[in-house]
Amino acid sequence: MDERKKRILRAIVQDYVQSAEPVGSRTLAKKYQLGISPATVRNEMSDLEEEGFLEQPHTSAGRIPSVKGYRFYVDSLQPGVSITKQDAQSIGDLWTPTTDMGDFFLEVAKMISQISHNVSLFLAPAHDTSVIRFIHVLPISDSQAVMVVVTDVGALDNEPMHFEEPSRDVILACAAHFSQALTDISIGDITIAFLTEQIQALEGNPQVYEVLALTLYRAIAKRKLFYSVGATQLLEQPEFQDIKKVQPILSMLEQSDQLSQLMHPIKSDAGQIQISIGAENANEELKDLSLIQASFGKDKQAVGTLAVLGPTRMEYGRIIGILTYIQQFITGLSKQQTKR
Amino acid sequence: MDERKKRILRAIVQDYVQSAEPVGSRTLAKKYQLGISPATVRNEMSDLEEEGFLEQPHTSAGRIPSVKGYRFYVDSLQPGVSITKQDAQSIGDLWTPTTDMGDFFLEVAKMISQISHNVSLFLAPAHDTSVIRFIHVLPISDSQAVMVVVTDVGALDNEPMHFEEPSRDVILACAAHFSQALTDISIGDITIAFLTEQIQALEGNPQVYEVLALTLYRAIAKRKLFYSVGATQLLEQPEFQDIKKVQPILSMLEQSDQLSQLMHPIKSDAGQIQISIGAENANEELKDLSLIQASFGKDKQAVGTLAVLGPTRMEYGRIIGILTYIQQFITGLSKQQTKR
DNA sequence: GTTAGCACTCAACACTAATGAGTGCTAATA
DNA sequence: TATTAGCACTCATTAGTGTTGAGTGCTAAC
Repeated sequence: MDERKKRILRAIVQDYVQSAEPVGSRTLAKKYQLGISPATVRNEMSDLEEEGFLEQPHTSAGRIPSVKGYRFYVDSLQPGVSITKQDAQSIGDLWTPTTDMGDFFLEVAKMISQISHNVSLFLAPAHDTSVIRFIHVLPISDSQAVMVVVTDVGALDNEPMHFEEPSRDVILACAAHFSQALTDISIGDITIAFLTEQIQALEGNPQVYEVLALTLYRAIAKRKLFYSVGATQLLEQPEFQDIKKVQPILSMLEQSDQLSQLMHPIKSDAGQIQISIGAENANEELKDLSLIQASFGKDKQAVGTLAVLGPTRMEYGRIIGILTYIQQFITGLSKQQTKR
Repeated sequence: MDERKKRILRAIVQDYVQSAEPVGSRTLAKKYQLGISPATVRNEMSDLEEEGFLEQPHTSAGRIPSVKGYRFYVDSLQPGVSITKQDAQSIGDLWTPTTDMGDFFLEVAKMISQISHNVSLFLAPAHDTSVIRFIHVLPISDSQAVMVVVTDVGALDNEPMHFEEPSRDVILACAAHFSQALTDISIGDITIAFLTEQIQALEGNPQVYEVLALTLYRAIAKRKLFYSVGATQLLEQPEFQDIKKVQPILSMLEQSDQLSQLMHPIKSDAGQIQISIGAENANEELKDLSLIQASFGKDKQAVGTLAVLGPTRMEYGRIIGILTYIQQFITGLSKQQTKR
């Protein structure tokens, strides 16, 4: 593809991203000072359409970028990724030394969503590979207790449990055995079948073990891995003025399981940013949306994956810039901490 | 108001709730076999409008109930509140003896939202009155630990913390003092100022106490009190086909703080069901919506408040029926358990 | 007090230009 | 040979214009 075609395609993508209206030859030639007449632009556009970079909503309309067009833009035409001072500032402001990482990401997600009118998604690192360090049972009353599961990367949420008969001593003794049996087991390996097998081998009150096993299972199932922020921002986008178009997307966002699977496959090569545009997403519902995702690590440990979901007509450069900046920011934090 | 007017008003509300179209005199006379001619119905409707029970979208349209009309219907015209077998069944199916109360409410909320195309809201009881039983610190590594706060009604979520220097023994000793100092303090009384004061009086490493205090404060601030389910269901409602109308509502649902305040004022007189219709809600955003809320208790202890939010044109009877049924259901559970 | 009859209102719908942004093609031009 | 001016053509969008039909209010008769 020659230089002129590239310039035209770049201009079309940028104009369309900004205006959401199909771009015509006259506007293009004038606004972007291409130094050629609209007629020439038309010829070039016709070529670009033939090659699949552009699409025409109907005969007498301007052109809009196709998925292939966006892809080419993102891969080859993008001006150097940078971040505006304002955006950087907004992010910096969200961080104070006492901020919890999770909260920080929530705030960042909110911010991105707001400034870009897209949805932000966050996926905590899959704990499946994390390993049980120990399991602690804290009695609250004669019949109640709380289970705390500590793994190598932190702790799962508390899970309450309820015992019928046995004394506190019996329960604590069983809990100790239980904990020992499961130490160093990775979370991903824990199934009902596995637990059943394990507790059969243990000495003590089987009923207590059953409660313990069920509680552990509940605790694992429960940990919250995923959230999405700013779904309503999509309603600001001109392409989603029609309820029929937004509805399935919003419904999907409510059922987080589907979406979190989309993000799951990322192998956290921190520094990498993955972009899937429109139909490139396997999921049919996402055919008009693009997903940009980045994974973050601190002290060589995954902190999570942040993604931005919006219409294919998206400010790729800006979002990529912001995500890259956050990656550097977190790496920076990590270094700072080790230095101290 | 005479009997005939009541019958007419009741018919109008029921028809409008079902069809979402203004109700005309002819339809009314025919469909509800009032035994009088459309002309007479018109006269009565005219009276009802004058008295403020009905409204007319425009001159040549049928009538729709006003807020006052709905209010009168709910208070005086409602046929005996009952629940269909199907609805009761659906609820019963969600409960198994091992179900966690919180999960149960989440499932119930989902169900109600789905069958009624409204939003369900859930507010966990304010823990402000609950009292700290003890605080346990579990060391994970030399620099990390997890705090578990146990109250009289259960436990707050774990909160991780990070220490710089002191040894495990020092930390545990401090934690023990800290726990003792705060035992029997109610959650609502804990402020930064209060904590600062408390830890100053304690012997040991002040830095450790500071971390402990901050962590406790985080844990308290974090507990999730409120969620809403099924926001997208509103998009099914004919009155919300226009993006402009839904958008502010959906945004509001995303910012849960505002809404949870609306629900807060309920003093859990279990058995009572509160209904606020349209403009009766103080909040301007809710002028086209009605809120039906019910509080639940088990073993004389509040379990939470469930609410249904939807257009004023709402199946009041059905929702009230369902909520009443759930109240009975939970009371039933509670009795069953004490018997055992 | 009730009802039939009739004139009137008004949203919704279908139909018909008129407009204008945009294209593709052709022939002239540098 | 690449570029461009010119022109016919397309088609979504908008405004304007009946037409329809559901519904009302009023009056006079029952």
